[in-house]
Amino acid sequence: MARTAGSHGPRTMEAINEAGLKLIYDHGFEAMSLRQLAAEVGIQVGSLYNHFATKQDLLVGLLKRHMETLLHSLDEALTPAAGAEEQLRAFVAFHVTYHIVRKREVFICYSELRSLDPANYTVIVGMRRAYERRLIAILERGRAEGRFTVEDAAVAAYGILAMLTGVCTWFRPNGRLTAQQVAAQYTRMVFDGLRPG
Amino acid sequence: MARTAGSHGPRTMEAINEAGLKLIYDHGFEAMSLRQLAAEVGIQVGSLYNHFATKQDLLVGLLKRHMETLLHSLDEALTPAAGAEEQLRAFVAFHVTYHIVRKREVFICYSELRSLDPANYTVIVGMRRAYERRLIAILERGRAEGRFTVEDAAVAAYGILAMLTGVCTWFRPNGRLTAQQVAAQYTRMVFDGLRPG
Amino acid sequence: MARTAGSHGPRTMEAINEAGLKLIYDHGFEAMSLRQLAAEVGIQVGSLYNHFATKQDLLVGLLKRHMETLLHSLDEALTPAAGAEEQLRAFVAFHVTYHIVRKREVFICYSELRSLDPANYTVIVGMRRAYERRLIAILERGRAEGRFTVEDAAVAAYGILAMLTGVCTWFRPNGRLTAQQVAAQYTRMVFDGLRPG
Amino acid sequence: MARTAGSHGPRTMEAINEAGLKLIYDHGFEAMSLRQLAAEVGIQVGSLYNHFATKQDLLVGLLKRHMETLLHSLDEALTPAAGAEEQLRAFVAFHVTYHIVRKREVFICYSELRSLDPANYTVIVGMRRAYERRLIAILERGRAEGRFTVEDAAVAAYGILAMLTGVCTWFRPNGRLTAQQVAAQYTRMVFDGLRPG
DNA sequence: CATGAATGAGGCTTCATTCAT
DNA sequence: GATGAATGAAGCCTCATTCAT
Repeated sequence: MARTAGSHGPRTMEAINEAGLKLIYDHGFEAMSLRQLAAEVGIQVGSLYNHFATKQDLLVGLLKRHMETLLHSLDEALTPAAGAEEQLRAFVAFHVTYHIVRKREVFICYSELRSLDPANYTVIVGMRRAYERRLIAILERGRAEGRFTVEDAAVAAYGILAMLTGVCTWFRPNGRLTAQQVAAQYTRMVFDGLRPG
Repeated sequence: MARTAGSHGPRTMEAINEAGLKLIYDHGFEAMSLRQLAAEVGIQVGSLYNHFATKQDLLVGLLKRHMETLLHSLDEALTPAAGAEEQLRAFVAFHVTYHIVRKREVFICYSELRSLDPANYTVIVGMRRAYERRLIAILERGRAEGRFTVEDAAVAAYGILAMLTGVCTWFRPNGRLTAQQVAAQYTRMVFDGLRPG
Repeated sequence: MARTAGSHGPRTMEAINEAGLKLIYDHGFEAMSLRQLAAEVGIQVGSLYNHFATKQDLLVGLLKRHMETLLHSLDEALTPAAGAEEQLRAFVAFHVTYHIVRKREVFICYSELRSLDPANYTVIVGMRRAYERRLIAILERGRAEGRFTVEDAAVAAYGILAMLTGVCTWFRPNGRLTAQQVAAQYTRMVFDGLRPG
Repeated sequence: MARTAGSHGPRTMEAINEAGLKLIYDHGFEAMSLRQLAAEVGIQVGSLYNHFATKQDLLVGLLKRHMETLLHSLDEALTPAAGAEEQLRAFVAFHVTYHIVRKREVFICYSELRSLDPANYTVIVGMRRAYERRLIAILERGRAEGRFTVEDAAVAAYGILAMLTGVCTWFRPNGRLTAQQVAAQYTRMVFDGLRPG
């Protein structure tokens, strides 16, 4: 994994981000050290500070980049869909596949919120709320249209999100099921629960 | 020179467990220090070692105790139930309320698995699997009895568990809904999804 | 090695001395801990303080007891000898065999002098000097009688003592040579060096 | 915040080695602390770790360096000598003077063997054996040439080495005798013992 | 006389960060 | 932009010792 010594410029920053993602995912932000990061990248510890100001900034950078991509990709996935039901279907498919592909970003974005200092916490949690609100809005629209039965839209949304997000905990790329199959099964569960068709 | 009047033997151990639970929940196991723990308990750092051998043992002790109680309580909650449907209903109600009440134990039992060294990891994950298998068995029985439609019982179980467990992330005791209301809504969602009744 | 728990009285002190000797010999006084000692004896750390006042006292006790026995035994061994040559022969034999049998006491009495606090250091070194003076006196008498050629009696004594004491570093009870054979060879070397007979 | 003007790179390492040698000699390896070492060198404790990886490595480094120099110097001292007798004379002179000059290195190389972990122990003891074998070889050659009377060459070598090495225990540079005088007296004792000429 | 829990100091080591070169 | 050596704080853990029970 270690890059060749003497690598320069933006490629170093990329390597730092990739190695940082891996290390934070594997050990947790607090438990991972800049020594490990430097070793993985193939530079000395001190050199890292040419690329970020502080360990906290490394984390925030990763999380912010992730959330921006996530929100942007969701908008792209939802745009073509018209009705609430169709939108929900699109949402589930998008969320499952995205969370399978960006497993590590997603995980640290949940687990390392508590490592953020207050100002950064506010920013990232705000972005996450924006994402949740997309789903809540869909549910509320579906209820208004008489298509969904939802007692509390937020609670339902949290439940659905938790279920879908859980995927990145246990899904294995070469396991029994494909991402599509998982998405399909969860779509059915979201719409119909366990009730026999 | 000697210890302060109060806090003898087992009472100290209890205080350590309670404070440890709180600190691990709040900051994460790696980020929490024995200095903090000792301060919270009101003893010197070194004195902690009269009650556990290593920081790792503190964590394992908490997790093991939690998992034992969880498994035992589940068995008690399921015993009276007969059919698969009834059992599932009991499972959901039990899981939601238990996870609301023991919010912190549950959370660290998910989030700190990676802080366990290999031997301890095996033990705790084994106990967690036993818990999951209870639900999988219920789903399979319900499918066999023609009461549930389930493509993959394990995937369904993981989805349900994730949804229900998510509760301990956002639930606030004095919030909009009571634990019973949440349990009721999630029971409906598990059985019927969003499909209008 | 651990004694049965609950042992009482002077037998405990004996066990402490024996275990202490072993541990100090194996690890050094600073490196050995009272926890190890207590474990070896089969009691709790705190209980040790019913038998000595301080770790330092344990060491001093061992060294003092050793030096007293050594001096007393030497006197017994030398008494019957008359002439300087005969006395030297007796000294060498005594020193070699004693140092082979009490290997550990002898070793720590050399190596742990620096662990003694000033007052105790003075006492123990004084006793050691007394032992050395016995040999110096023999050498001086032998020179006066014209039987030994010695430039500086103290330097010669130190050399002889070092040579003989070295035995406890490499001698193995079941090795190539018996203690008697070693004593014989060293006696010859002391008297004649390497000069062919 | 940054370091004080002086003391760069290799100069710091030299200072650490010198101070380490002194402290280990004075207090023993286990009893000496890195706090003391850092204070002696004039840097922070943590900074020591820019120069060695563990306390153990500091010790091994010192001992290895010493043994290499010792072996190399011995070879230089012996080279010009031809016969066994002449070689033995050179050996004694070399050993006594070297051990007087490098008193501290020699001492810790004997006394701290037990502080080495198994791998390092093997290495250092191996080097010491090589040194001893030089003397054993000389004795055996002398015996073969009919010039020395030696019952067991190894035992004789250990005795001679112990006698000569003892010098670094009691020799004082400004004492009664010069290093040359000591070497001369010991040479005579090795060859002729106490037998009057 | 033994126990177990406490103290407070100190052990080695790692950390994020700084900065002259 | 990279290096290597520095800082100072903090990490976990062990120590000898004390003392109520």
